[in-house]
Parts: sequence; C-alpha cells; structure tokens
Amino acid sequence: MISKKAKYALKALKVLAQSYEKGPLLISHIAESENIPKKFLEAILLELRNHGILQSQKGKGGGYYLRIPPDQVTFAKIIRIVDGPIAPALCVSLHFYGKCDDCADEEACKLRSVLAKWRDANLSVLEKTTLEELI
Amino acid sequence: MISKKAKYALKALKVLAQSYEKGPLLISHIAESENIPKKFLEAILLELRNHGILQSQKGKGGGYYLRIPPDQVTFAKIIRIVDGPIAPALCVSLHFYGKCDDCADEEACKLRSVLAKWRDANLSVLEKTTLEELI
DNA sequence: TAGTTAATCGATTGATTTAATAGGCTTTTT
DNA sequence: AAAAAGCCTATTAAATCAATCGATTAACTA
Repeated sequence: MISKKAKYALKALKVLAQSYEKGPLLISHIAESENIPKKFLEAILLELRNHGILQSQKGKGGGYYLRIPPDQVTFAKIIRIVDGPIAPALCVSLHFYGKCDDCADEEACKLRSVLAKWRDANLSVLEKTTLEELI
Repeated sequence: MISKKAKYALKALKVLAQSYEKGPLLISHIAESENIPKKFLEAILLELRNHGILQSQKGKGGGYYLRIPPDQVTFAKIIRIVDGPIAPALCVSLHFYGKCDDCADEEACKLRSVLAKWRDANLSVLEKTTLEELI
C-alpha cells in the first residue's frame, strides 16, 4: 500500500501534468481541486521540487509547474521520492539496498529470489508508466 | 515494503515447508533457527493457524506443522493474512476493497487504472509463487 | 492421576512512522 | 512599500509496528 503522501503526490502531479507548459499553478488551487490538506501538499511539492521534478516561482503569478515533460516522469521515480523503496525488502532494493540483519547468506536465500521477482514485477509497471498516462 | 511480521511469517513457513509431513516443529525451535523473537512468532503462527494454513498440537511432542501441501500455499495468501492488502491502494484491492474518500468518479480515475495495473503485476508473481519454491 | 510440556490468550509497552497543523520568514512582483 | 506566494522549522496527534509479560489451557507421559 502506498501512503497518503504518495497518493497526494500523484494526484497533484496529474493536475500539473495536465497544465504542462500552461504556466504555474498555486498550491492552494491544487489542494482544493484534489482535496489535499494544503500544508501537507506544500511539503510534498517542495520535496518533488528538490528532486528536480518540479519548478517553483515565488511572488504574484507564481506557483508550481512541471520541470520535465510528463512522459519523462515515471511512477517509479515519484514513489521513490515520497515513499522510498519500491522493493518488498531492502535486501532486494536497487536504490535503497540494505543487508538483512538476520540473513546469513544472501546469495543462497531462497526467499530473497522470490522477493527479487516480486520487485521486478513492480518495476515492470512503474518504470514504464509516466505522468503522460494521467492526462 | 513488507513488514517484519510478514518476513518472519515467510521464514517460519519456509522451515515448516521443509519439514512437511515430518512431524510438528516447536515454536522455540523455529524462533531460534530463524532469529525471530519467540513471542512475536507465537502470535504469527497462531494467526496462520486460524487462517487454516497451519495446524498445531499441544503438549509433549507437539508443535506446529503445515496443514496444506507447500505447493498449495501461495505467497499472496500469506501476505494477505499478515500484512493485509497486496494492492497499492484500497480502491483497487480485490480482497480489501474500500472507496477512496476523495475520489469522485472511480471508473474515470486515470490514477486508479495505473494502480490496478500495478496490483496485477504484484499478483502475477504472488499468486503463482508457493512455499514449494522455498524448499 | 500428577507432572511436564507446549500452545493459547489477554494485556501492555515502547518505538517509529504517518498525517496534519501552526506560525513566522524569504523572495518576487507590482 | 505592499502584496503575493512559496520556504522553513517545529510541534503534535494518531496510528501502526514490534516486542514482551504473565497467566491459562490442553495434551501427553510416567
């Protein structure tokens, strides 16, 4: 299950993708149209900006807008930013790898190979799907 | 990411699958061999028993054992018992469906169809993989 | 039948994460 | 200078996760 944060992020990005290259949108506008707590959304958009997905503009006429074409923003990238690992366990994570404290021999671990297959199934969808599909 | 509970469950079931039809195993034996807190494991095994996966026997010579052949216990079933929904969101969950409070028209939701694809990718692995693969 | 073994049950605790809120600060435009 | 809008830090409330304690019940064995 993805977090509410992730869902909010995806919904906000959908709106931003829909108005790609049509000027910036206000946080409060997105928050209202998508039923997202404004302050929470503020933090989410900022995080996406800090990861290069969004661009912001202060002052009157400002707001947020996509920095990259929608078809270049994958779900995988977004989920990793807001929720972290996509893999079902750290020992099979590509971007957040971490050793299991209990597992002695990772290579031989039968469970691990199943988890890796599971991860790949996720990635096969998430790396191929982009914001383009939400427009 | 799966919970520790789920990981413990899978590891315990692996051991139980390996000694399928070889008599019951003690909770404490499994706990030690797999580095799982005993009391925690106790609760997990009980839950699996209550869902028909395991059988237990009290008293001397007792313990836990698989009630079903390993190749009939899917990962999907196990994960649903210990961690709940496999789907990335309730609105696309087959076993734990729930409406999104914010979403007006579910059918039309573009995000939802991506989430459904994501769910299917998960299921394609989890419904096909059984404890047999851990032996 | 008494004693031992092992699972069962209920309650509770501590830690962590999630979700949300508050309020002041900084930058940009007019 | 004033207004608009995002930026930043801190805090809180709630929920979930992980683990543990102690007492009880059921089954086997001598």
